[in-house]
Amino acid sequence: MVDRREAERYADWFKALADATRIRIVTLLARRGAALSVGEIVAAVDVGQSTVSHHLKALAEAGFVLVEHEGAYSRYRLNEECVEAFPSAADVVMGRPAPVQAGGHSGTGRWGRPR
Amino acid sequence: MVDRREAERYADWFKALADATRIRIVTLLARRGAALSVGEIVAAVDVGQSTVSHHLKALAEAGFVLVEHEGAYSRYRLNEECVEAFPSAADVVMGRPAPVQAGGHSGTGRWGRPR
DNA sequence: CCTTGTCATCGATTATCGTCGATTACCGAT
DNA sequence: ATCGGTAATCGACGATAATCGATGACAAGG
Repeated sequence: MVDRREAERYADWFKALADATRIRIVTLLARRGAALSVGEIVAAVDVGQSTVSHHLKALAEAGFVLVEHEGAYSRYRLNEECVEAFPSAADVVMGRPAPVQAGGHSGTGRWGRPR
Repeated sequence: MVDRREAERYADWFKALADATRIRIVTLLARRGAALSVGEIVAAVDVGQSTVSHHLKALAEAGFVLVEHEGAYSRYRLNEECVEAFPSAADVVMGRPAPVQAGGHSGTGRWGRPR
């Protein structure tokens, strides 16, 4: 079995996606393949601006999205590292060996530092 | 982007694993590769029996584990269908096409009916 | 400087969730 | 029928989280 600390790391990642609005935000960013402003995201999901900002902060802390500030705008985009790493985490939880990624820097990094 | 209903389905699956104790239970069942009684699981995690029972119910409703009642015992085991299906769900959320499983019955089934 | 637009933060509300202890239900054996 | 072991349910408590509205912070233009 996985120890307590590692289990909490996985739980934090799944917790960040344990909400329909967050799932929609992540898939939106994934399918656009580009950085989107908060306003564009608000227009795509059916919750208020402050709520979207709250979710984006949580997703950023979990490492799923990256921010860049351009003038008055904040552009969020999917962290490409987690596109491979997150399904691999799902593999590990399901008892499957995490597949070694081809050219990747495997090992310590996970995909950016949570928290 | 994924629609509201589909996002809630994914969120339900991730929600079931958004807890360290649940992660530990699932990885325990995965690595043992066999059905375990509630007592054995309680002995492996550091929470009470009623809490474990509560978690097992949630995991069963999400489709991650299966139950079989043998006399006074209840044996829980990992639902093998979700070993492939869950990481595929992670792929979809990350914008990657879900890999077609080799000999599998792909299509409608998901992996057992949630709820 | 003032206004407009963009986003983050704050406070409050409401709902959900993890955990526990106690109780209940069920099985098997004495 | 009673008893000991196993597991599910119940009720309560505290913590966490999603959402909203309002406010605050900051940039760009007039």
